[in-house]
Parts: sequence; C-alpha cells; structure tokens
Amino acid sequence: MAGRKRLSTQDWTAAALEALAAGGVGAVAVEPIAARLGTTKGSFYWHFSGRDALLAAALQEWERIATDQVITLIEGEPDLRRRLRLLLAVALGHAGGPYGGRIELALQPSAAHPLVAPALARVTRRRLDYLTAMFRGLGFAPDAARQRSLLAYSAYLGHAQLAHTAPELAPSADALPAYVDATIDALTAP
Amino acid sequence: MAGRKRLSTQDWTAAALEALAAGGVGAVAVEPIAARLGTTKGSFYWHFSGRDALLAAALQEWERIATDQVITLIEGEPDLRRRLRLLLAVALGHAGGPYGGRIELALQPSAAHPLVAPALARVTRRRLDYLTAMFRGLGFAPDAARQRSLLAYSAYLGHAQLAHTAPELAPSADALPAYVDATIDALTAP
DNA sequence: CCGCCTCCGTACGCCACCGTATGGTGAGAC
DNA sequence: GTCTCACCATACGGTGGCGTACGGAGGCGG
Repeated sequence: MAGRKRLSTQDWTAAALEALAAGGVGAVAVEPIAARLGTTKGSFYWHFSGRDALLAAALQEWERIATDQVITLIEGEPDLRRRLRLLLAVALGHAGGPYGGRIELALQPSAAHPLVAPALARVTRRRLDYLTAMFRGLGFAPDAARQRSLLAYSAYLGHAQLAHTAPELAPSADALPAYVDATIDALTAP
Repeated sequence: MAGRKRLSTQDWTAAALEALAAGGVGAVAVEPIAARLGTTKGSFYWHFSGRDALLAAALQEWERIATDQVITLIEGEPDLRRRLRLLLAVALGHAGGPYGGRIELALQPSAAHPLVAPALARVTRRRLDYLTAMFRGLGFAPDAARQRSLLAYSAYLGHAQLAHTAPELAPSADALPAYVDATIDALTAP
C-alpha cells in the first residue's frame, strides 16, 4: 500500500474516501492521511489547494461510484423482477458497492456541510428515482411506486446502519438470502 | 436558554446531547458547549472529570430516553396491532422521541468508539427484541418475526436518515399517514 | 456581619491540525 | 553528463480544543 512511489491525485482521493468511510468528514485530515500514505503534507499541497479541495474530490469520486457503477452493474439483467432482486441482494449482501453504505452513514452528521449536502441530495434523488421507475415498471401506480421505493431505500439505509453498528444483530451471512426473499416479498406484495 | 443562572450537571448533559445530535461525537467539545451555555470551562470541570465523562453522561441519558420512555409511552395501547401502528406512527412521524433518530445517526461514524459501541448495541438489541416480541404476539413464527422486526427497524433507521439528509425527498407531513399505512401493510402481510 | 463552601472566570501549557515558505531530489530531456 | 522541473520533505506560525491552577464571587449558616 505504501510502495515508496510517487503519489498522484488519485491516490490522495482514494485515501480520503477511505478515511471518510472510516471516520466521517472530520477524519479527512491532511496530516493523518499523509502519514497513512507514508508521505507528508508537502506532497498534498502540491496536488490540492487545501483540505476542502480534497473533501470535494472524495465526494465527487463517491458520487461517481455510488450511481453509475452500481446502475450499470444492474442494467445487465433485463427482467425487472430479477433485477430488483439482484439490486437488493447486492445492496444488502455485505454492503452494496465498494464501500457499501459506509459513506452515506459517515456523511450523516455533516449533512448540513456546504460540500456534503448537494452530493448527498443528488445521490439520494437519483437512487430514489431509479427505484421508483422500477416499481412503476412492475405495474404500480405512481404514488404506490414512490412509497415502495421509499420503503425499499429506507430498508437499505437502515440495514447498512444496523450491519455497521451491531453486526451480531443483523442477519448473518447464511440467513441473508431468506431475509432478502422476505424483503422482496414485502416490497412487491400487491 | 441562558438565564445567567448557575448550571447543574443536567444542564451540561442536555447541552451535550444536543451537540451530539447536531454534530456527532466530535461536536461534544467542552469549550463550544460552554460558549453556547454562556459560561466557561471553569464551570464544566467542576461538574465533570473531563470530556469523556460528559460524553458518557450524554450517552447514558440518550439510552434512558431512547428505551424506557418510548416503551412506556407505547404500553398504554393494549391492542397489539394498534400498538404497532402507534409505534410506527410515532417513530416515522417527524422523528420518534425527542431527538428522533438523530442520535443514532450521529453515533454512526463513531460506532467503534469504546464509549459509544456498548450503548448503541444495548439500545439496538432492546428495540429489536421488543419488536420481535410484538410480531410473535401477532402470530408470526420466530424466524419470520425476527425478519419482520429487522425490516421494521431498518425502515425506521433509514427513514430517519432520509428525513435528515433530504427532507424534500422523504414523505411530506400530509403524505405520511398513507406511508405509515403502506409500511404496516407490508410488514404485517402474511 | 462573617466566614465558608460551592460554583465560576481567567490564564496558562500542551497537542493536533491547517496552511505557507523554502530547500531538496531524482527521472527524463537534450 | 548536466539541466530542468515535477514532486516531496522540513520547518514555521496560526488556531482551536483539552486539561490544570488559582483566584474571585455569592449565597447560606452562624
């Protein structure tokens, strides 16, 4: 991880994202990350104008992998019902995406932060709209589809929170398929 | 709020809880809270041994109002089905309890903190057990009851998160009863 | 009225992190 | 080989929060 090589903007951004997931916005601190990368601030201030620039880059990177990446992964499945199942399985199963909800959680206390709020709102809106479109495609009326998508997304967020704070209380790995089944049944019941 | 009076341990604890809800564990800082209370550190270090003691007191206070208070509020309703409805309505409707899920969210990034982790685990376990008992009382088998309680609690957590980060995307005040209905239907469907 | 005990204000040293300035290093251009 | 410039290390001052020391205020028993 510290190959004594020269660092790029990407390296700093990735490390910042990791720190963000681990300890929230407050953990996106230049000197600790520099230490973790085996370098110093001197490197950082060459690539970035300051702390805010690093945070902004990390948020943008998260926004990218949190929307496009997941959606394009799912689009491979043509059948809507199976696509929803795949989506939930990926989302609930040991966290969706590379950081699996940890970023959303970490951003929570700083939701009012001027850099955080817009990114968070964009991602949330995009995901909810995508879910709503899926439920509409399954034949639900607009209002019902919106309710189902809210419940589905809440279940995802809550599950991530639960799995992070009390893993021993969340569904275990082998009990998870049954839990996904039950959740889908509840979400798609007429 | 700042009546130029002498302060008690309770005042400091309440202010710490407020700061915790607003800005996470990192916001439980002595000097800012002192400024907000219109006093100085001199007062604080008379009542508390240090920052950790304040955080511990705030967590204990939260644990108290997050379990006993809500449960005793609900126990007034004898009918199980209506009790579940009341519980969800209170929980989803503009946040459950005085702080309505904001503390849970704020504690998230510090879930590994030695003071935070035990409190969070106790509250989560107690709520899940209570929910599971309700679903069992409604006639569900143990496994099914556990699944429903997990989904219900995840929905609560996720809703709180959603309402905090993107209020304009969460159910509006007048659309909320219908959302509660739909959620209960989904949770209690056979 | 007086002393005392509780509570608070102020001043200080310490540490972590931010941002700046400036000197060094090493890999490719030539 | 040496030059050059992108990249990094080091040193410094500034800020904010923690914890300690100590002195002052003010209500209450006597």
